[in-house]
Amino acid sequence: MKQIEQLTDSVFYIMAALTTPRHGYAVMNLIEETTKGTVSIGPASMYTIIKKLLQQEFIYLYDDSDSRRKTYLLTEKGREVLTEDIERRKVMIQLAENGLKEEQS
Amino acid sequence: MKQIEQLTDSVFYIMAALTTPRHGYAVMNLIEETTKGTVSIGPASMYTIIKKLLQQEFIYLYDDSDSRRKTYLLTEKGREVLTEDIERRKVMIQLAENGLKEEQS
DNA sequence: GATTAATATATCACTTTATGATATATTCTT
DNA sequence: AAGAATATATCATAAAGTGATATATTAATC
Repeated sequence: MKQIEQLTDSVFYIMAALTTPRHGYAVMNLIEETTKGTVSIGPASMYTIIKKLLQQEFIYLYDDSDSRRKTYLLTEKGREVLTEDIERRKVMIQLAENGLKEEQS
Repeated sequence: MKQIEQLTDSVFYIMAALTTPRHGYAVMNLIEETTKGTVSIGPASMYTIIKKLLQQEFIYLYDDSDSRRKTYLLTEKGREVLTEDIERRKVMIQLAENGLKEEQS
């Protein structure tokens, strides 16, 4: 799959969490909670993805005054990309639901 | 990301297309069309994923009487997995939209 | 105030997933 | 029968994701 900014599920979850300033560990916990444990992103994935999102400027270092926590937040660009990806995902769901409901004789 | 049957975007698109009997090439074209070219899955991804979906029994070989086309269709199990993944995806979108709309002061 | 548990970030080595390029065969068109 | 379109397939590589582990800081408990 290619073209345009296509977010993977993991990246999408993390960006959705970073609509509010949060540090990595909190994001991990939040995802675990909000999905009732069905989705869990471990530290390796978490910090790998954060690093990449910083490079892409989809998030920025919001606060690192605390010696151990680094909080991040979506940039405006990040918000736009996330918004676009929501639309793409709505279309995907629509396609799948239409397919499923057409009873095959 | 782990646990339960989590479909990747590419797999989701392909399974959504196979709610109707179709052959690989047709699936590729359908995805390209329905997403207006924003998403395209090439042959390497297509046939790699089809092979895996067969192994997992999410799809089955529906018809291969035509010497060049092999049509596939979701199994009941495949329909269930797709249905569950739709729900997961709806929740993801909800999370992201809630996050975005809470205006941060 | 030392020890343990919890919080938090980070990386390494490996696996899984995705894909560009390419090959091959069949059918359709002219 | 030559060329274009259709269709499937694989190889070698790249990209993405992750289990295990390491390390440091702070909080809790004794």
